[in-house]
Amino acid sequence: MIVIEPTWTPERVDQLKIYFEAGLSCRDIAVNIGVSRNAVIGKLSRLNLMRTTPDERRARRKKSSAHAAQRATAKQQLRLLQAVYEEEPDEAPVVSANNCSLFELSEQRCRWPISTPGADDFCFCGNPPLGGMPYCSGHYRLAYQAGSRQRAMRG
DNA sequence: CCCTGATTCGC
DNA sequence: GCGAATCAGG
Repeated sequence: MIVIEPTWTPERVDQLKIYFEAGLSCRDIAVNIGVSRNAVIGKLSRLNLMRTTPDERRARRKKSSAHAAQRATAKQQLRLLQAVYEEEPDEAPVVSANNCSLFELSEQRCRWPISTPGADDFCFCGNPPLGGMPYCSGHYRLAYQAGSRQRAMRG
């Protein structure tokens, strides 16, 4: 009984190539073979079987991470907010007691508009934003992607 | 917010 | 060589 799995066996590599040539995504290949997606990608990359041309992948990181001076990109801020939101058990504080007017807005005020512009009670959220974002954690996902994902999951 | 692809890096 | 971590783009 072969209890051990010596990582990439010739059989697995064969299936890897078959699925790859079949046009399956790396995730599909990974689940079919029974390994992680990165394992498939890593193997493909190692075997020089990438679908993309070297010219395309050049667009990725060209410099090594020696600098490590990762500038605060929107992507990282997004991840930060995702992590923060993961630890947020309660509902988003969409309502706040410290609403402010247009003139009271600052870098430390969530710029989410309350009510409709022009209304007598029009004001802004005023909650403390996160990660240098103009919105607070609650209004962030409302402004960015308020559950706008209806992707048809394939089994 | 979730998914996929591609690179980097420690083991 | 392997693959998790990570980054970049959609």
